[in-house]
Amino acid sequence: MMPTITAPAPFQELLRLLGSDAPRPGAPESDPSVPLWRLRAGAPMTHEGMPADFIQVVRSGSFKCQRVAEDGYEQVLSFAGPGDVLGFDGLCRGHYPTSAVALEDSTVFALPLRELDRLRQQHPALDRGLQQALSRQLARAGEVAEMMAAVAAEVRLARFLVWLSGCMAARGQSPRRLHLRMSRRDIASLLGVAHETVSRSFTALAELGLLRVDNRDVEILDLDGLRQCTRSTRGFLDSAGRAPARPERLAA
Amino acid sequence: MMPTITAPAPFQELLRLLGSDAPRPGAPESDPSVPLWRLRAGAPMTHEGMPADFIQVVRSGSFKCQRVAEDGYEQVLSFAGPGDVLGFDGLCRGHYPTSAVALEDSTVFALPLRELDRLRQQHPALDRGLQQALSRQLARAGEVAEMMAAVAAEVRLARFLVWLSGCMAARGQSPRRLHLRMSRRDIASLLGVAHETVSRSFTALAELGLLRVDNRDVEILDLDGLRQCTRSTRGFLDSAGRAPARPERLAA
DNA sequence: CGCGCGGTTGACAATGATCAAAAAAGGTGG
DNA sequence: CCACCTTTTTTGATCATTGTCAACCGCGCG
Repeated sequence: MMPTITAPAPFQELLRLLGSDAPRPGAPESDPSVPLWRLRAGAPMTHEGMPADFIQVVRSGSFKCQRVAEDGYEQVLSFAGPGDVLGFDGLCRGHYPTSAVALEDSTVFALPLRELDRLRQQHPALDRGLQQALSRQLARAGEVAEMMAAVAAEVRLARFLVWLSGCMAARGQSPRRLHLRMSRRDIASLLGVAHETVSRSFTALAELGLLRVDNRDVEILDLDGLRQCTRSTRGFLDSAGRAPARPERLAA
Repeated sequence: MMPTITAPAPFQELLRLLGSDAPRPGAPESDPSVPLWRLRAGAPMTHEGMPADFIQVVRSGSFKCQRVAEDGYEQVLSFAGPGDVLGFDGLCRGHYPTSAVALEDSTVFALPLRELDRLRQQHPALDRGLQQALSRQLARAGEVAEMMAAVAAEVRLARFLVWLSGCMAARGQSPRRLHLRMSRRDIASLLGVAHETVSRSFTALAELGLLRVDNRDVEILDLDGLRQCTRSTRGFLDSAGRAPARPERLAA
């Protein structure tokens, strides 16, 4: 593979990343050596259609997973951050169905598929952690579907931002200050709208006083209000909760 | 849980369902007993928010997975058939994030989460099969995203039908004769469009000579043509392949 | 310095959501 | 078996959200 291989990294850290909080009693001496890959921003980690030899666990940085159509259109399927498992979808067919591209300088633990079964058998904590992580991935897939399913573009973007905010919170960081690692085009692709529409939706949410947007820096001013937007399944008006009030486009 | 519990079913069948084709040498005497659930059409198997005690492997029939918004809107996230694993997304948080509803009379193998780790350790074939199935589920999530991402409604429906056709083929059944177990509304929800639009898209594809539609019976007349539609990421016109020609709406 | 890329904004056409209504299918009870 | 109801599906008409084309700006990089 392309990525630079560096010295093995602490097995403990891998377990912690996977959420297998249980501090195992086992001897740390028996920890296996897991290759650590370092990727530069923009570098492809896995390539669609290539034989799947590894699964990767993101240690730092972030990735976008995508499939590119024959006409060159890049369909972004998900974004991944620390603790997320990548490449597992390649296990069933033997080759990766999606590409993963680093959005910033990143590091991943690379688990060779050949040794995966053995590793899991010998290290139950790793096995449990992996199952947990896979469960999370599956649950996330549903969340992605929910983002894309919303009718109004502003709602899709709001759901995306709330989701990102949740990721930040889960990682112990501020859920209000978001630093987007991906382009508008990538967001647009994930949400299934034109990139111009994403841009417009950002300004729309900002004009509602929910956000402050400075290029890829987004500050969430009203997280609850944003969650309100999130809820509207049909139009923008919310039948259930209090109406967040139509944007009143162009209202000064 | 609600479902009727019947006598345990052959462990072998479960393994075969999961695609663990490898005929294991082990003694069939040691096969564990796995509960088999029987569900009537329309019966909910798992309910959103309920504690996750089991994962289920569909043996026969089909299901829809959905989340219902507080305003009552049902967002369908995926459809599942024989060999698919349900409920695994509940493992990470301890409760099901989605509901699964039987679309017809169905049966599932129910694996208690409490015993899952032990079962997997004692039966490597089961473990491998489960990982395979989970990998498939993950890959499928990407496919669902691709369906929803298409701009034109006809393209979304075409992708859905091609996907269904693939499911049929993978099961050794005719890839041309589809018997839809789900309502137009369910399809619409999955694809992220209004159910009226699904109806219109069906007639549009039929008028293109690609389908023959009789209520929930769909016959694919031109699978290659349908795949052509599938490819168009932007509008309907295909830049790459030969243009499938705009529907020429209303052209007699 | 010029170029390309990412982002924003405007204008316009159109796809599809919504409202409305009717036809068709399925289920229930007499 | 039929009447009656509900649900599902289809079709029509209207309007607006959004895709598309286009221009512009700011920034980083060669």
